[in-house]
Amino acid sequence: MSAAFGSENSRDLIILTTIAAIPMGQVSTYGDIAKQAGYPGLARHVAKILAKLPSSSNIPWHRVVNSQRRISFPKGSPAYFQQYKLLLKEGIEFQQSGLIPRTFFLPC
DNA sequence: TCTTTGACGATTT
DNA sequence: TAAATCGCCAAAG
Repeated sequence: MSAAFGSENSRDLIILTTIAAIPMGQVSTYGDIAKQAGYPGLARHVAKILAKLPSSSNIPWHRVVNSQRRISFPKGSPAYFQQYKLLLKEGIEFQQSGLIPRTFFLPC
């Protein structure tokens, strides 16, 4: 069951649930997800969970960017473009340097 | 135990 | 604004 999400412990599942709650067309950050899930300071762990996330999951991983409002993959990499396209498809715009406008953030 | 590793974050230059 | 630096913390070997 939980294996379908690539995680086993409850903490990871809570974090994944938090990510799943990000509304369509909006984005959040690794740090905010960790904080909202009840694990402040574990931004890097959020990244690790997403890294081992199987493609079969329906977790909106692409709605998670870094605190600088940028996609956390090297610009030009396949992964970068994949996330870029998914976000564009949801109506999210990018500025020239790959920056995402504050309009699309849901932090408190 | 110690060291390395990350789809990170905040601060400083 | 961009790049370098340091801090952070759990997982894996």
